Amino acid sequence: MQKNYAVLLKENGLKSTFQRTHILENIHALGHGSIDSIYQKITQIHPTLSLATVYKNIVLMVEKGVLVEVPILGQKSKYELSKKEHIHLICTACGEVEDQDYTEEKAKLFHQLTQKENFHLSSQQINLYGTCHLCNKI
Amino acid sequence: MQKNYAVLLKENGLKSTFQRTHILENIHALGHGSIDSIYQKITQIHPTLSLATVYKNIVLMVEKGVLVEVPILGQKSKYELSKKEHIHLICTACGEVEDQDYTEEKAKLFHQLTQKENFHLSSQQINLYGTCHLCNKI
DNA sequence: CTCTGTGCAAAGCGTTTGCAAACGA
DNA sequence: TCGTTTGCAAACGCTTTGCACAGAG
Repeated sequence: MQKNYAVLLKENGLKSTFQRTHILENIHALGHGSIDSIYQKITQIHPTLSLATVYKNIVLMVEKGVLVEVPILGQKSKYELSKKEHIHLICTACGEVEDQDYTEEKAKLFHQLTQKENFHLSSQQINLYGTCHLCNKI
Repeated sequence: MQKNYAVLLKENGLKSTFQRTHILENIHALGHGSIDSIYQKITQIHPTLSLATVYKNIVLMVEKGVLVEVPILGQKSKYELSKKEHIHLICTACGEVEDQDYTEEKAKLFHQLTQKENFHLSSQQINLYGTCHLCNKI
C-alpha cells in the first residue's frame, strides 16, 4: 500500500515523503477527505505535521493530477484519488460522499446526453444530493 | 422585471429592497454570479452598497430557496436563480458557466441512471468542464 | 551533496458578526 | 411606528507565503 503511493508520487515527479504517502493513504481510506479531516487524522500518528504542509501537498497533487477536487454544495471541497468516472452521492444530513460507478454503457449514454456542439468536454462531475441509507433510518 | 423580483422576495417572506432586487436582477443578467462580481456590478450604480449586505442576502436567499449555490472546481461558488434542472457547461479557460436544458425525457433517463436504492435523491448538479466555443477559437 | 520538502509564524483574504442608523410596510 | 435591513468596522477563520532547517535521492 505504502509502496504503491511512493510509486505513484514518483511517477508524477514528486518525492515520496511520510507526509505525502499518508495524505494519499488517508484519502484512500476515507474515500473523500477534506483538508481538515486529513490533517486531524494524520496528526494522531505524526503530531508535528503542519497544516501548511497538507495545503501545499494537496495543491501540488491536484496540479499533478494525482488528486481531484470535489466541490460540494454548502461544504468545503473534498479531495479524492484520480480514478475513472463515477457519480457522487452526497448525503445532506451527514455530509458523507459515496461513489457510484457506472458501466461503460452508461458512461457513453451520459456523454451523448451531455454533448454540446462547440464545447470540448474534458471532465465531468455529477453530484446527487439526498439522504443516505444510514440517515434514512433515523 | 423589478416588480417580479419584488414579488418573488415577498413570496419568500423577504422585504423588497433596492439591494435585493438588484442582486437578483444581476444574477439573472449574468446567468451565474459570484459574490464579488455581483458586488462590483451593483456598486457602479449604488456606490454605498456594502459587501456584507451582499453576503447576508445571498445566504438568506439560498436558505429561502430563491437562489442556488453552484460550487465549481477551482473557483469560488457562483449563484443562480432557482429554476428547473439543467446542466452546467463550465469553461476552464474563461470561467464562464452556460446552462444546457434537457428535455423531460432526458431528465427521466438521468434519474433512472442515477438511481440507487437506499438513497433518497433531493437534487442533482451536473457540471461539465471543458472549453467553450469562444475559447476554442483562440 | 544538492535540491526538494517540512514546520513554524506571520501575512493575506474572504466571510461573518455586532451595532447604530436607515428603511420598508 | 415597529421590525427588518443596511453599512461600517472589527473579528474570525481558512489559506498562503517566506524562510531556516531537515530529509530524500
